[in-house]
Amino acid sequence: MQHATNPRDTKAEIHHAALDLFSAQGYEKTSLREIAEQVGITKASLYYHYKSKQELLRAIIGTFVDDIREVMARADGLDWSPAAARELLSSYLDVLIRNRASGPALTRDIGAVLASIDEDIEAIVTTSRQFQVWLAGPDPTSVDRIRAAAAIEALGASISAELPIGEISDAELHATLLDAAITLLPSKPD
Amino acid sequence: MQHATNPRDTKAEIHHAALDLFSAQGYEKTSLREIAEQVGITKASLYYHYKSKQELLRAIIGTFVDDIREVMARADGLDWSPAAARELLSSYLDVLIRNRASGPALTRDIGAVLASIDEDIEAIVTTSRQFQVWLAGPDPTSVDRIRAAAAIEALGASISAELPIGEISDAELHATLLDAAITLLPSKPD
DNA sequence: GTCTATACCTTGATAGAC
DNA sequence: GTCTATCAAGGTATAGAC
Repeated sequence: MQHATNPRDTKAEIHHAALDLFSAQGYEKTSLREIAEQVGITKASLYYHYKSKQELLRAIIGTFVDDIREVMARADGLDWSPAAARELLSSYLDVLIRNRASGPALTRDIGAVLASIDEDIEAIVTTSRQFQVWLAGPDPTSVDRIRAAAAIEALGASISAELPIGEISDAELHATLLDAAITLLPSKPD
Repeated sequence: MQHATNPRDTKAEIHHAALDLFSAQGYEKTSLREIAEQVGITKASLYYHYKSKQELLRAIIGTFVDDIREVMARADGLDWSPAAARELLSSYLDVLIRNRASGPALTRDIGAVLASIDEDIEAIVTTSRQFQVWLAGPDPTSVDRIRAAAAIEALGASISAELPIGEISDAELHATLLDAAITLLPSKPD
């Protein structure tokens, strides 16, 4: 926290303006000129603070992606059990709901988001696939795999634009979706 | 239908080249110059056949969007029943699976896809929301709404890039996901 | 009716002056 | 840290050749 009459934190202002505009119009449709205008500087000045438009996007969605990765990575080396599966799905859902507001913007711009990840993308896809296989339980059949994929996908309803965001509390959303996902998971004999 | 040794159906060739390139590299990353080059004409010629890059995309994904809309619209005025819900979910899933191969490309470029729909988008969102409400059954609680949203989302696993496309047959995918979605639907007294 | 040449404007990005 | 100037590439528009 800094005092109000500051030398003016331009980098933060850029971040803020970009978040606003990306959310409102999407990544591709927002030009650096617009962002610069809103901050009250010139386009070129942006480049002093961020190396590229993608890096700007990365800064905005960075923690989201990292948080999801962290949760999925926890499956690595962990023994499967119904309780463990529930625990990981719950954490996964936590991250989604925490970012519920910016969800629609995120999904709309997956392309750009993926591009901004770029070097990590192969690792992420691998992690995500392993997470899905882990979820399916030991020695999964292809039906098990599909059900696990469906369970993860169901959690994604939390950031669906079709759900009235005002009328539904985070807690209710969490409880209902976690329950739904668990139902989908292949049932294994203990 | 025209005979094979044709004056060369440029429009179709453009469509074909665009489909190839969009699928391989995505919409934004494919330039009109690339497409023109592959067809063997100049950029400007594209504009004789398609008014804009977006119209080109629209031509490619057109039937997919229309098919989904048509299924969702069927819910309008239809009385809810478990059988009717199953029927609509099944049709919805049919469309997804039919486009399974291009699914990853589609999701990656949602932004562009949405933009290409543009004028219709408000109507589509409305239709989609009504479909979701209908699915939730008569007098739905918010939990019912969430479960319906999760059911639709679960069907989306059919176009997930994380599922090994070779090892799983369309039929198996259909049966498993339809079953999963139905499980998620709120259970209503008959 | 089909295509090309050419030019226009916006965008993301860089270099260098202050 | 910020600006001006400039760039290449992209989507778009049109005038005109055949």
